[in-house]
Amino acid sequence: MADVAERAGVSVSTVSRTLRGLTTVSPEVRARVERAARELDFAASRHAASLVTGRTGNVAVLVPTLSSWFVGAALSGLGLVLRAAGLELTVYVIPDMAERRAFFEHLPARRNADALLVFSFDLTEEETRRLDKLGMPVVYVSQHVDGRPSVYVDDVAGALRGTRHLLNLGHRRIAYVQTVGTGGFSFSSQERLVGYRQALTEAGIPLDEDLVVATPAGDKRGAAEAVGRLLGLREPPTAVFAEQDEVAVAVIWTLRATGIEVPGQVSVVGFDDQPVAQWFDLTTVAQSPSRIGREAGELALSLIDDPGADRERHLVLPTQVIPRATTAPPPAPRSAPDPRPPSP
Amino acid sequence: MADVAERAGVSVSTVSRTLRGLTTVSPEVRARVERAARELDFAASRHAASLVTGRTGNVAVLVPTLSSWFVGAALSGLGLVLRAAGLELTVYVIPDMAERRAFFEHLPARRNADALLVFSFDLTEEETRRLDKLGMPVVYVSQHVDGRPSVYVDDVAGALRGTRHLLNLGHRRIAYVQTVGTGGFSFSSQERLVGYRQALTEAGIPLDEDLVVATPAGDKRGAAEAVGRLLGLREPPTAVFAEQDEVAVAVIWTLRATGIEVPGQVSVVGFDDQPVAQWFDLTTVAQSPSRIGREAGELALSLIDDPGADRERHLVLPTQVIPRATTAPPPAPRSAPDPRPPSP
DNA sequence: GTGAAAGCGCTAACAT
DNA sequence: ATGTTAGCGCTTTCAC
Repeated sequence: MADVAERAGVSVSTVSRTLRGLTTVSPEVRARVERAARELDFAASRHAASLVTGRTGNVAVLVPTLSSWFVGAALSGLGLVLRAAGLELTVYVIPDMAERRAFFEHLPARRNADALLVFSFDLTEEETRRLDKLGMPVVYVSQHVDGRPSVYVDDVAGALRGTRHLLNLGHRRIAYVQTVGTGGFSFSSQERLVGYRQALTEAGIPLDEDLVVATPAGDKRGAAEAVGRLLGLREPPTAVFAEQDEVAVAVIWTLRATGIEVPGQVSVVGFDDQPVAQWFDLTTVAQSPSRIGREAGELALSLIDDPGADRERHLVLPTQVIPRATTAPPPAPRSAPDPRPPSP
Repeated sequence: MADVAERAGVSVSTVSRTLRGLTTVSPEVRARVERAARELDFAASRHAASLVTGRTGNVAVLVPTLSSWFVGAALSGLGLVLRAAGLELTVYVIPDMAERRAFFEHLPARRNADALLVFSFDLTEEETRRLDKLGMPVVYVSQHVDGRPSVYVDDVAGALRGTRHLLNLGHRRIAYVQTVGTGGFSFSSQERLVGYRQALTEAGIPLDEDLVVATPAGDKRGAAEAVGRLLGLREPPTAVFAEQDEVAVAVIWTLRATGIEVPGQVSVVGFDDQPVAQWFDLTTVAQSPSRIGREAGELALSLIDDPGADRERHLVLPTQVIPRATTAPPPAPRSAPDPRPPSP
């Protein structure tokens, strides 16, 4: 910066003021400085600036993975907002418990970001308290944490309405396929199960725990076992609500491989509206992770500007049922329990 | 840090030395300092440190998107390596031309990272030269740039062997479906086309430009049009080599929706081995983006330590043909051209 | 509107 | 083995 100052024949203060766009610089001097900066190919060091301003110009995010449709889209949306505000994005990927412990032990983001966004983790009380002491705004994304700013989709309402769609078609035996061990997304998982149960209850259908099965996400083998358990019931389901599109697709694949028609014999509803849902013409409950990312970004920005405001703000985003080609009325007025009814 | 020093009854230098794990600290003092630091919940500011060391402790990556299997997996792999080395990851997402221009105009990474990894962009000469002047190691990922360190998969060989697999099954009319406008991945696209042509040439099959069609990635509508063009040929293909799994899946979907059996009447090969390839039992050419990310990270680290070394190192990673259920010998000794042969 | 000078929180000589 | 001191490159008073 001293070089630029010398070349422009002004002081470093003036260069600083000019480059930050402050108004108190005469047009003539401004032009000289800008030319000098361009000629010297100069860019100010954020680090030196942050040392004195206390701002880092950086937002940190904590994510369980980057190989996920949800996280990818959410971070893209977030990136958009941050870039517009001149902030950069530091990503901490915490794939396992060891890394997670290390992160909360050292809190490497501590003085190196202006805000932290925590994605999809089911945090312990202690971890949350640790983040409270971080000295920067923390926004919880895709989860709700009492008394802290959170942004998430209304999973309960989404699952409720997705299940209602099946009920409205006439289904009475509706299974729920949930995922396990997906490293950090258990929060939405539980909420969606709640919505599913709520829909059945309001329709006066007793809950049958045999209809709730689990599978590892995106695993064809696991999905096959889960579907197998459902098909082996005395009264198998005529519809399946899957916690995510990936699971829905695996279920459909398994059913069709067995010669069971979707939606002819079994209807399937997913959750997410990932690209794969389009390929399969999957009826699903759509959410917009990119919007979540944007909203979380805006919230973080406002918290950076005014740490007092909105401390407890919870932003609940809507979902939308998208009817496509994997749902239809159940095959026939149910007769005797028979897992393989005669084809039409 | 001064607080910690006071509390431990030592100088700031000693605190600094202790916290950085230097050896020249007596065990007794070290213990005192560490306790004080823990009690005060102290973490050193990277920014202040970087100001004097010249190192930022930060690696920047430039990616066209985060909503992509390839990028997500590659960054996960990269993150692993960086974390192990105590470095952080700053992500610049450049989704469009305006953002791209802005990035190269200001080069915000300039003094704020120790190295830059550029993913999958088809850079202009000028952009490359601009990066040369960045004053930090730049590693090109998923593309080759002459005279600069690059890490990429052998797309040509992959497509060559994938196409050979079809040839070996007896196919002679093999189409190539490429993607367009996917914002930055055109590099691999071109290379794979080269491999496809090479395979046909070495098998003595003349190239037929009618068999090379394009579609927007992951778009069912576009894929339908591309497939339509192929089915409308006087002599339609018996096999399709798709540039990516997503396209392969869209092609399969379209074919099956039309009543054309895969692989009974048309074989399909993809490229990537994404999760979706498993759901569809898709024969594909596998690559490992997570390995690419790791290798690129290692290369960047070595370049940071010794900017002179390996300046021109090109790391070419292998691919692997994975035969699954979407390839089979062509239907029959070809008779009269008929897009819809009678079903068996 | 512009310049001079005092730090921000660290690390790296240099002393001791 | 530990302390002292001089900056790193900026921003921000405070003068003018």
